[in-house]
Amino acid sequence: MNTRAALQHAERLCKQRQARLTPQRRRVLQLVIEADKPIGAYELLEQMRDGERRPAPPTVYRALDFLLEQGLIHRIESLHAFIGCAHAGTRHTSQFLVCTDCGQVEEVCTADLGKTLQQEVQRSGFLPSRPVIELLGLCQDCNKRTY
Amino acid sequence: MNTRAALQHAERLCKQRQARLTPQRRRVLQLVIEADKPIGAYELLEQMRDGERRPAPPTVYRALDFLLEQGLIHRIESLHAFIGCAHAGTRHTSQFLVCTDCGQVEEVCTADLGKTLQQEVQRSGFLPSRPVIELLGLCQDCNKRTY
DNA sequence: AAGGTGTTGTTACTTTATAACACCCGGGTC
DNA sequence: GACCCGGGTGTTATAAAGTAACAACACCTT
Ligand SMILES: [Zn+2]
Ligand SMILES: [Zn+2]
Ligand SMILES: [Zn+2]
Ligand SMILES: [Zn+2]
Repeated sequence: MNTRAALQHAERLCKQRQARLTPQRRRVLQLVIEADKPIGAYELLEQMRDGERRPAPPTVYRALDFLLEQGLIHRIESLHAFIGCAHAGTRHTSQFLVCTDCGQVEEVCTADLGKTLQQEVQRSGFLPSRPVIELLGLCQDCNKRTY
Repeated sequence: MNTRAALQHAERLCKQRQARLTPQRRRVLQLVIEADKPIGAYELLEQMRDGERRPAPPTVYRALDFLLEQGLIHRIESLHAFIGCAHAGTRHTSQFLVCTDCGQVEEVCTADLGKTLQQEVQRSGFLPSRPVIELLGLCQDCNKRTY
């Protein structure tokens, strides 16, 4: 999905939910999507720089909080960075394949994995709310390049 | 496993591997184990305080790096904290059930989950090195208490 | 107009983590 | 012993990531 389509999709979703995708929030979303890989909050701030002036951290963190709540982006815990959601608007539990070499991250949804987790969780009485599943390693390209 | 046994186990392992579990590293390991829940680097530093003097951050981070390398502790990414490994010395891929209410964390090893991940990974050509699997939610006790 | 709610701007600060350099100690080598 | 070398430690300073608190504003409702 290209940037334009993703943004339009986001706008539709927010309209449906009566959530306000303000210009500022939209801009942050656009930057995250265009980065096409995990991008940190301070990197976003740099890209939002206007001449001498750079917005203060809360500006971007508030936008990111909104986008996270709306499920338009994900946070990659092991990288302290954010990435556009590949399935915005759908209920999904995703896993992230994080390449430690090139930095690329792929969002995958393995149904079986969700089921297995549910089973484990039911057995132990744990009630999950937010799963964090990240696999650090080498993507196919970087793996090939190693030979 | 109690603290004393865990420390003895750690010493045996390091001896086998010719890794140096120095007094300082041992002390940090002891503090992590005794905490019995995730503990942050700066919290450890406070506990290492000797009168007025508190060690500088690199002191504890270096010890933590060693303990991580030796597989004696785990890092909980979503908490920026560290916890003793419940299966030190064994090859294992573990998942962490993180209670967002009481802060307790349980380390579980679900074999099926490891298999499912391997399958997914093989399909996509991704070569995993470090899995980060954390389930945030409510532990059994806190869940019951909610009613 | 008055009040309420939500968004933004701004300052200051906290928490988490690392770079860089000096020092020391132990083991081998000459 | 003198020398070197490597790993571990102490120390200072700094980077990177995230938040509290308050003021200003915009928009909507009454
Ligand atoms: Zn997603
Ligand atoms: Zn790669
Ligand atoms: Zn473990
Ligand atoms: Zn709990």
